[in-house]
Amino acid sequence: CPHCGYPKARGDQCDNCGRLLDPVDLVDPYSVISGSTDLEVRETRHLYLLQTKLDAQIRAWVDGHPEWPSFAKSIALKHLDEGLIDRGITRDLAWGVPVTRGGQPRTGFENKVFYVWFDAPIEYIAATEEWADAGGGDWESWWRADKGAGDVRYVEFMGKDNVAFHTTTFPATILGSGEPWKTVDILKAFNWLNWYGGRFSTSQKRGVFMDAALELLPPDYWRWYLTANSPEHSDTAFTWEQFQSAVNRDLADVLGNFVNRIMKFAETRFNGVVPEGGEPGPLEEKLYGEVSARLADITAQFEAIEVRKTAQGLRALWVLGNEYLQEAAPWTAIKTDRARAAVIVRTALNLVGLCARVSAPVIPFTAEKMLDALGEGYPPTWPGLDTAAELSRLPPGRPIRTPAVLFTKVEDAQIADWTERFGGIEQRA
RNA sequence: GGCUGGGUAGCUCAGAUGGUUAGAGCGGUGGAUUCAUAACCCACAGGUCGGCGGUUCGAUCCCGCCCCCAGCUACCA
Repeated sequence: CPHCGYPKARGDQCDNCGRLLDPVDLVDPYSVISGSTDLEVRETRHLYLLQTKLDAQIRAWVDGHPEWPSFAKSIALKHLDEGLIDRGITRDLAWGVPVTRGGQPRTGFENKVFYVWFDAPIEYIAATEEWADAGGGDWESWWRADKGAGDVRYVEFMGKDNVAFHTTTFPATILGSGEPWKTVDILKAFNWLNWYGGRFSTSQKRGVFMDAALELLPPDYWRWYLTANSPEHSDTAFTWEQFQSAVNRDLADVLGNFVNRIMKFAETRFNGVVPEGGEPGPLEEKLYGEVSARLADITAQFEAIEVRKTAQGLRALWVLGNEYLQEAAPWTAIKTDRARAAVIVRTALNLVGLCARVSAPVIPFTAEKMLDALGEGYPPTWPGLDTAAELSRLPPGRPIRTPAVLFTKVEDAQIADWTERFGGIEQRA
C-alpha cells in the first residue's frame, strides 16, 4: 500500500488502512494467483452506465417517492448527494452473461461478461416474461406503463448493501432507456442478520444456511424467527438461544398450545364437531372488540411492511385465544351448562381459524394444517371488519379433528448440538 | 477520513411534533389454574433512555461537541 505500507493491499483497496487504490499505485505489485512480479499493464475497453447524465432525473424520481421507508431513501440520497459516477458494467470474468449486441457477441467484448448488478435487475423483467409465457399471461401488463402497468404496485425487498443498485443503477438503466418501464413503488431495505455479532460466512462456515436450516426444522420455524427478529432498523444478531425461545415460547407454547388445548377439548367433550347451541355473551362481546383491534393493527402493519410489528401483532392475537379460554373456562362451564360450553368452544374454534387466516403469510404450512383441521380450505381469505361474523363462520355440526402437534419444541440438547455443528459463541468474531 | 444507520430494562427491540408513573417479548420472582405440548393466565421486579454542554418553564426526544458499534465508500457480489 502506497499509503500505509501494508504488504497485502489489493489493487482496488487496502484492507489495512481502507483507502481506495488504483492497481498501478501498488508499491511492489505481484500476482495473487501465481505470485509472479513479472507484470504488465494492458489497456482494455469496458462499457459504462453513464449515471452522471441521469443524476437530475434519478433524484427527481427518488424525490417523487416520499412513501419509501426512510432507511432505503437515506441510502439513495446519500449516493445522490455524494454525486453519481459512471459505473463500469462489464467485467473480465469467465462466468456471467456474455456481452452481445443484436444477439451476436459484441466486437471487442468477446471475453467479457456483464456486471451482475447491471444484468440481474433486468432479469426481474425477463423472469416475469418467462412466468407469463409459462402460464399464458401478459408480462407487459406488469412492466409497461403504456400497456396496463399503471395499477401495479411494485415492491422490492433487499439487504442494505443492494439498495444503491436499485435506487440508482437499475433506475438509470430503465429511466435512461426513455421507454415507459414500470419503476419500483416501495423499496423495503433491511439491515443484516449477523451470526453472534459477526457476519455469516459460507467460506468460513459461520452460520446456518438455507439447505442446512431446512434439514433441521420445517420452514415455518425459520420464517417466524426471521419475521419476529427481522433486522429492520439495525443489524440483529442470530443466536441459537433466541431462536429456541422464539420457537418454544411463541410457536409451541402460545399458538400451538392454544390450538391443541381447544381442539382436544372439542374432540373429547363435543364428539369432534363444531358444537351447536347457546348464544354469545359478555365475554364473547369483549373478545370481538379485542380481536377487532388486533386485526386492525395486524392489517395496518402488513400493509406498512413493518415486519417485526406484524409478528408482534400476530402473537398478541394468539395470546387472546389463551386469555379467552382462561377466562371463559369451558372445562368448568361444561359441568353445569353445556350450552355455555358450546358457545365457548365454537368461538374458540373460530378463533383458531382466524389466527390461521391472518398468520398464513408468515407461517403458511402451519396455517394450512390449522384450517384443514377445521375443514376449511387453503389459501384463506382475509377477514372482514365484522368480527362477530368472522368468529361465527364455522357451521355447527361440522366434523373437526385435532391436528398432530403443530410445533415441536427445540430441546437444549439440540441447541448444544447445533452450536457445535454450526459454530456459536466460541466462534464469535 | 467522508457518509449512512444505531447506542433505551440482564437479553432482543419498540417509543415519544419536547410535557404527569418511558413500553413489549424473553429471562427472573411470586400467585392463580388444571382443558392443554409441566403448557396457559395474572402480578411484580427493573432503566440518571452512551457522555458533556446548550436552547427551553420543562429534554431521553431539538442543537453542538465527544465516545462506542455496524455498514457503505462505486472492480466482492
